[in-house]
Amino acid sequence: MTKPEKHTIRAWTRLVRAHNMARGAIDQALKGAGLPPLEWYDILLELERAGRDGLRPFKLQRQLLLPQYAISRLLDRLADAGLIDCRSCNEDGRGQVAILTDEGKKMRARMWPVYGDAMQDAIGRHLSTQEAEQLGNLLENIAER
Amino acid sequence: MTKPEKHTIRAWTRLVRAHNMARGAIDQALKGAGLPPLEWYDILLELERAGRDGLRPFKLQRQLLLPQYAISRLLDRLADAGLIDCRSCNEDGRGQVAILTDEGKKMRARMWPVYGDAMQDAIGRHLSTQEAEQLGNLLENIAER
DNA sequence: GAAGATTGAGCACTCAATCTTC
DNA sequence: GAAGATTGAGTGCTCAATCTTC
Repeated sequence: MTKPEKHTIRAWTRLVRAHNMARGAIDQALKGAGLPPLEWYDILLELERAGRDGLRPFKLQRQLLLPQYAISRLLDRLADAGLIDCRSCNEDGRGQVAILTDEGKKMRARMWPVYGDAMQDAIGRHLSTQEAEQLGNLLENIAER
Repeated sequence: MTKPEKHTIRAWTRLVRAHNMARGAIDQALKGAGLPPLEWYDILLELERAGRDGLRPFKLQRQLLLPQYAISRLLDRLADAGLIDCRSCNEDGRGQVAILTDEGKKMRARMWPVYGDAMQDAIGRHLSTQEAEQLGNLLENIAER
């Protein structure tokens, strides 16, 4: 075993705790405002970026680091809520395409102020601009590919 | 709304991604070795630190940032697996006390090499000692109380 | 009434199996 | 056979209601 050194353990422990606290605060803010959970936001954002052509589920899967079945069930609920449109793909008979509806666009727009507020309160408030930049850089080493 | 600035958004996005990737790798390593999930490790560790006196569930709740019912259900499963002993508390008739069994101690000892290995691979490998220390310090600003 | 803890019911997650198309 | 996607069944999470003791 390659034993992790003290500072690695401390960094990981703090990482978990910081993530839990921020995520918990954001979840609570969204729920308190009667809005959908954060996972929905991520998908809505990706689909908005993709524009009118939409996105294939397996692209979302890679972007969001979720297993295939999770995407499948999430898209189901989003379609039930009328936030996306699911069509079968022309170029590949196996595939689907998810496209954001107008309602989906509106929902993402309604979520952002609440999400952003909570993010600022949980993260931004505690860091200077320089520290936030440093943190982003350090985490990128871990999160890249 | 207090809009979060660019660097805050980037830091939070990377934080989520880094956490997901590391957590996923650790989960997979434990499962691959036929061991219990990471939540169990955290509880076993707290109970080992607490020693022969054990810990009250509501203490665990605050330490691990989990809701009460989650602790209740987790302790149920740990007791079923024979890793902890649940007794009713002498000083407070409402309360319980959870105490680590010898099997629980052994299980934690078996989990650590796998956990530590995966942690080193997911986190430590990507950071110098100094960077890990820096990361821990930055995250502490977010995670403190 | 508040604090510690549990529980039934509903919902979401997870795995493995499956289906269709490539 | 591999890739994209779905689904049934089992398990765990979550909420609100509940119970007991303080």
